[in-house]
Amino acid sequence: MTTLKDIAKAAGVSHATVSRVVNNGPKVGPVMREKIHKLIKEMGYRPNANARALVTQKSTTIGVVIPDVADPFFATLANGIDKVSRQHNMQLLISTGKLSAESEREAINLLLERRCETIVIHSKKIADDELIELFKANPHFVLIDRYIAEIKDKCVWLDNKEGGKIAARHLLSLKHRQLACITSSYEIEDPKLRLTGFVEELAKANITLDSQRVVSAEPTLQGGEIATQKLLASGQAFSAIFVYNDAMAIGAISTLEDNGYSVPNDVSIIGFDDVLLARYSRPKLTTLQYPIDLMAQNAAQIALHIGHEQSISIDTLKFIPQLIKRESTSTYF
Amino acid sequence: MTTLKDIAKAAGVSHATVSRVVNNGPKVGPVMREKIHKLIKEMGYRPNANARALVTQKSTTIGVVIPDVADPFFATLANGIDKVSRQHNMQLLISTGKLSAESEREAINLLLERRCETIVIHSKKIADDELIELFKANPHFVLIDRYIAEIKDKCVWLDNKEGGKIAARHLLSLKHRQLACITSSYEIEDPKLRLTGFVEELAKANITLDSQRVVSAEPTLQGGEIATQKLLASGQAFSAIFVYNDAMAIGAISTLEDNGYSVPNDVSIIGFDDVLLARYSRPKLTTLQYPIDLMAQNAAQIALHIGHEQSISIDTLKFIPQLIKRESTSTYF
DNA sequence: GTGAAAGCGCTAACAT
DNA sequence: ATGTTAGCGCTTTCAC
Repeated sequence: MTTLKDIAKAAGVSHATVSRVVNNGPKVGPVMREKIHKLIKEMGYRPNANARALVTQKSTTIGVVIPDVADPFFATLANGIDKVSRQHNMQLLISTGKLSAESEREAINLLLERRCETIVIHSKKIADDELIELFKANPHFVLIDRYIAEIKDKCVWLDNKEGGKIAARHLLSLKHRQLACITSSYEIEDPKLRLTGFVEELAKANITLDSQRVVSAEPTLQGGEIATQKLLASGQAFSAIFVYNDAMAIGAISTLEDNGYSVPNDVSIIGFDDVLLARYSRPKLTTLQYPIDLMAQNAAQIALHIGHEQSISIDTLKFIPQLIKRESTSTYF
Repeated sequence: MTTLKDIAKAAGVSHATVSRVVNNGPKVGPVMREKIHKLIKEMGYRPNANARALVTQKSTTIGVVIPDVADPFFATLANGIDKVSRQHNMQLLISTGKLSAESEREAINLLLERRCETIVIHSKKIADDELIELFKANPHFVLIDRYIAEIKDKCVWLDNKEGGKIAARHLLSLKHRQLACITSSYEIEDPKLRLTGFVEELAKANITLDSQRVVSAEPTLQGGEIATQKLLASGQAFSAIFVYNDAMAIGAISTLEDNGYSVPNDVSIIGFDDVLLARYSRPKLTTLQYPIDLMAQNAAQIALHIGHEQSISIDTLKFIPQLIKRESTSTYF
């Protein structure tokens, strides 16, 4: 690869001069500047980002830790970060940490070795304490989809509990009284919080959700099918189901219809996330919108600005899911 | 950040020795090795990947150029590359090149500046000639989803034309004779190739597809709806539609049913790609499988191995879409 | 088994 | 307006 020195030699100047024109620095004569530009083009010179990062002590890379690139939810998250990154001439370095503390740690470490000081982390498995320590040491870290009080000014999060409440209120307003819940079997906080919110709100209406009516499975389409089969097999009666996410909800609809139940005529279904799928499904899915794209953009902005002028108001860090009423829920008769 | 020198000072040795233990090099006494390991842990040392890349002249990064991270198709592509990358201890650097020659070029350049010699490129807009030149200069580049004869050993591609033929054969075998086609308005080769294959195969059965029966729109759900409306408005009769992709196909089904046509009873629909959506649409979508995950893994493998031992057989680089028969097509009566 | 020294490609302070 | 120099953090010969 062509280097600064090569260009310098060809131009008959020192490499410092070439560096100046590459960086649009001052103190270079217009003639020389022109000549060097020409040479750079001819010889196909590209600055070495590694060398640059080494000497300037800053990288033009923003790191992202997510469990999986293929999952539409995380893909959207990454895309949100990408959008604001390119505005700041930063590039995305994705490090996948498959839902285990060990691999999340590993993913962060790899990013740290790359010296990308700016990192947006989606971590569900690393313990609070460890994360707190990590964030104290790295001022440009931002945590997304998780709230830890001690570092709350670095957390961009969704109020899952409130989401559960909103779902409950919606179903109650449609006169449903026999409710069921399909939740995720993953050992993370989100399903618990959503369920808690749901149950609390039902309690206000004097409805208790007995444990027989709560089934769990993997948070996937297949998981939704399996969970629904379990629910059906249990013989419980229900007119509406609050489902952990859209993928499971669509699996649930599929199984329900295969068993002769019509959605929403016989059973109302409400999902969570509002992924693309929700709009494409038939019936179109009523769900709670998880504004992950917006949240990711927000997180990136905070990560890039922290330490700079702006002070961020905590209010902008907490997001509330919004009810998207479509076709999968209807009034109970 | 702690550096090699810091560790060296603390251990009372030269930084060369520390470097040796970090890299598991030979010629270090077991006592010293142990002591240094301890120090590394205590002081939280992480090697600087930039410095390393600079001196070794190789990066541990694999670059990916795709138009968009959020699109499920490209997310799956990226994920395929990620899978094999981590097996080789390489990390994903994603550079998004939004379907314009200029931004594709820019994306590649950014990767080049990072000195990631290994790059998998999805480019639809840069001209053949330019790509050929680029690939000659960079032996570790791999082109995905596009075939250029001059660099055919670097192309991992899908036979789109054959896909069109398979679709035609399927529809013909179901006795359909009045065919229509919904294609993409994007100025790339894929839609043309699919259409060409489709038309050629019909011609063998002495069926011509007049231009009135071919409508185009954006390759999205909404595009599918719009295209279908156009088709309906044209007053043409048809019993089956070959649709550019699954998203459009689902839009088409939606519009068809809204207009009182049942799928597949009145109209058969065949899509392309076999995205997750296809399995969960109602009716479940008959489609042509685009094995992008496999193709991406393949591409990554080739990119990482080229110049090494294995010589790749060209046969493994061409993929044929596979017919996935589901519920959206049926025999014409 | 360990150290000294050179150098990867670049930026930036200091000369001239 | 341009050159000289030092050094970022590391690997890697070559000496000892």
